[in-house]
Amino acid sequence: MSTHDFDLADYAEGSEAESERALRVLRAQILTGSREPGSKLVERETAVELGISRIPIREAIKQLAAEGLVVQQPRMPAVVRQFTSRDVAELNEVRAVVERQAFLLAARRWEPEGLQELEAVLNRQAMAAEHGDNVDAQLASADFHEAVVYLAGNDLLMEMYGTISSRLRWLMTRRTYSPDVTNEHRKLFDAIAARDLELLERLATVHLKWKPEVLEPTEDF
Amino acid sequence: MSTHDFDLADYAEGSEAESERALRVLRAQILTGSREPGSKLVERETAVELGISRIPIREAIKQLAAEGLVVQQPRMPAVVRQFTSRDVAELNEVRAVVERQAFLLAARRWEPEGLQELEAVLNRQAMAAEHGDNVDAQLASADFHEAVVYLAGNDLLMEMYGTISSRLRWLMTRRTYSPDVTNEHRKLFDAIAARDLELLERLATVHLKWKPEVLEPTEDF
DNA sequence: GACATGTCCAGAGTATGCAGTATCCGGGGC
DNA sequence: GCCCCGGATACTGCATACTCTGGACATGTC
Repeated sequence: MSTHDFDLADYAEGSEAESERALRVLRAQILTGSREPGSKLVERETAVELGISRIPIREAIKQLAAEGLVVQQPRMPAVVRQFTSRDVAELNEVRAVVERQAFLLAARRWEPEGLQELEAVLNRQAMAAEHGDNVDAQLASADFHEAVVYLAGNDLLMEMYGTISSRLRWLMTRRTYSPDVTNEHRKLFDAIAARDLELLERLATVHLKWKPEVLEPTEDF
Repeated sequence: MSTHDFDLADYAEGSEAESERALRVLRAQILTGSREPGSKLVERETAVELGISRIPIREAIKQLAAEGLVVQQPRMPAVVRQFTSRDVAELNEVRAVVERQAFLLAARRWEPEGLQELEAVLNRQAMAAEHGDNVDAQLASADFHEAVVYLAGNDLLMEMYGTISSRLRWLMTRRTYSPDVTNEHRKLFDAIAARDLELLERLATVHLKWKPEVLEPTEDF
């Protein structure tokens, strides 16, 4: 498995189903912002745009809703999601819980090949950061976290991470890349490789910046 | 919101869409075991059974797949999932991580009405246990855990819990109810009510029986 | 001018038909 | 007797046509 591939749920690599293609296209459009938050996603229109029928579009939209990228109401067109500050806070909280555990499990369970993959991702991130390539660095950074979850060796945990992964990437691509991240990832990697759980716990807590804060309601983000 | 209702994703209570009904029926059949693990779920047949067309059935099956109750392969009929011992181990691990955090957050954030709801669920569980009603006790026990997650006040956490909730219930209904559970839940409730985080942490660790164990591969469960 | 009611329309929900693909089974060659 | 291959079968994936609902707008009424 290639952990650095974003598409978590691709089974067939050769011939791609129409619904899969629709999903990829729409997700990319939302993540890059070419479909703006709040804009409607009308089945018929989208079907015409992509040159296929409504059924695959329906499936894709359903999946996007599951990923939290669009919101669906009965008998109404799906709407590209507006994230509120509360949404972001909730996302960070959940993310911290899942990833923190992933770090610890990864340190216990890693096997050589997986660790190598992780290191490769880390190097890719470092390279991108050196070249000042904000977008690629952010992508590689997200890949790093995803690779850690993969390394934790729990498929269900990975599956759950997949459901928030899109949202995390949506957030990340809207932030500037901080060079500190590279260093922190390097330290985290070393701690995982050394299976040093105490150190890792401290590092992870800092890196995930987690504290149980008050969740304020709903400003638009 | 009624946290003790199983159906996490019901928006319309009055008129129910066909796909919703199909989902409810099929899920119930799987959870009760009247559809056996390994048995096929053929779109056409199921459509005839429920007296509707294939499209709503498709949607329902997709949702069941998302809940982990059936497995889908492209161009093949969906199959009611066989859980392996590894699946169960993974489920317990993830569940422990999520719920542990939920307990702590619930203790920090509960508000009177939510706490009352939780107590009501607890009482319902105690009643069922006293009457020796295994099934109802298990249901109420699952409701208790779900109510705690709800009390944690993080919608995203609740959403993620929802994705494993069906699987947990599948497991629970296949176990005999241990009377200890009632007592442990009572203690957990008291600790939440008292916002005693240290005590709660100890209790939760015991109750969720979590230790990072080796995940062995794949025996049928 | 505010509110009720009727009409129209946009768009999701559903039904059905068709095409393509994976599996199964039987026959022929080795 | 075993393996390979081809056809039949079973089923999903996709397309198209139809139905139903909720909302907007206009018209009428108080």
